Amino acid sequence: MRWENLDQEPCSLSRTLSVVGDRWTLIVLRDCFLGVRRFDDFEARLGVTRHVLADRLKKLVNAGVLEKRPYQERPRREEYRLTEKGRDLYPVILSLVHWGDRHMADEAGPPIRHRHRACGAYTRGILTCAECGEELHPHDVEVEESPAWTGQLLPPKKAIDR
Amino acid sequence: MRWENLDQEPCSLSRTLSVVGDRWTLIVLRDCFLGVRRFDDFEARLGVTRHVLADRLKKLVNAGVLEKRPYQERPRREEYRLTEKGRDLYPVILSLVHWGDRHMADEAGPPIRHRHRACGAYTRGILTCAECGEELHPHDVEVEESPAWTGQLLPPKKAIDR
DNA sequence: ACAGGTAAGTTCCGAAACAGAACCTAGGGG
DNA sequence: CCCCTAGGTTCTGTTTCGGAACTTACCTGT
Repeated sequence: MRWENLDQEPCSLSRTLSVVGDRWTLIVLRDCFLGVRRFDDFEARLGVTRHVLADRLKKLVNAGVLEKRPYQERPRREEYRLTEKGRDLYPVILSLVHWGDRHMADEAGPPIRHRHRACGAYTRGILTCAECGEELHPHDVEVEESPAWTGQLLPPKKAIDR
Repeated sequence: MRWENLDQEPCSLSRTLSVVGDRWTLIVLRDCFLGVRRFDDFEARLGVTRHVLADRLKKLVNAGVLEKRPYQERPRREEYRLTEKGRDLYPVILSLVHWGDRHMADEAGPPIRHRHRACGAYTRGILTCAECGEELHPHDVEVEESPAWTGQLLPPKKAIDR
């Protein structure tokens, strides 16, 4: 399979990665959540080449994750802002950050702390069940085909049974 | 900057992506959480070339996310299993899946449902504050440099202020 | 009028990564 | 002896990436 067909797969994870699974894309989005909006600011902070940055921004705009908005005319300049679809990626970003905090930090510890305004505490995000509020762990969650897709998905059962 | 130096960056997200930010790596991990353990099963389900699959599995083992375990001798065969470090990526996977369910599904809806054994409901994971239990949104979270890193991080302030 | 600066890209080239297919290794089964 | 299985490695051509220079369309100062 080629990477460019990933958005056709019957798998929400593959489809998500067809948008944000490229090299640099999630790092661009990290900076969006930090308030960066302009081309040259992205470039200065990211260390990515202008070529790749232009490509990633264009793809994110086409995917509806960012939108381009003029902030001045003559000369026309535009900035990039998260759409609601983009802001919905926040749990993804925060989960990735938290894993890095826990498993990839060096002696100095994680570089960034997150304070939750509502309760005032330094916090981390945890994944909880939208129905009962308990924390979700892999073995508490049973995966099943949704009825509309029955029989069209590749079952991993052979692998699980043995 | 080159992609290979990403694990040195003072940013937990970059460091996480140095492990799982490659093309295909998160899709390999999706299958790990579905119970797939063997080389040929990954290949059949993923549609990735054997070359790339071998490379990703090796990198994940080196990163401590998967471990290789013999399941028979003569001929020796080994399977890949998630370590605890790997299982800690569950929130990342589930957040990506949920975003795809919401924003990338077609008319048939999302292909997979998740049932939470503890409460019996079909559920989704939401990101909540580990301290107060409220759902976390981008604007409720204030980012600050941790004391050990003060002054060593690139501030996005110029971008935020204007 | 002209030099230099700014913001947001685009173009060009060599290096690295990827896709597809064939090949290899160490055994087992008929 | 031939074919099969599991888990890879090698080979070849196409894409994508990294680094640097160039472009466009204005603005500012002299």
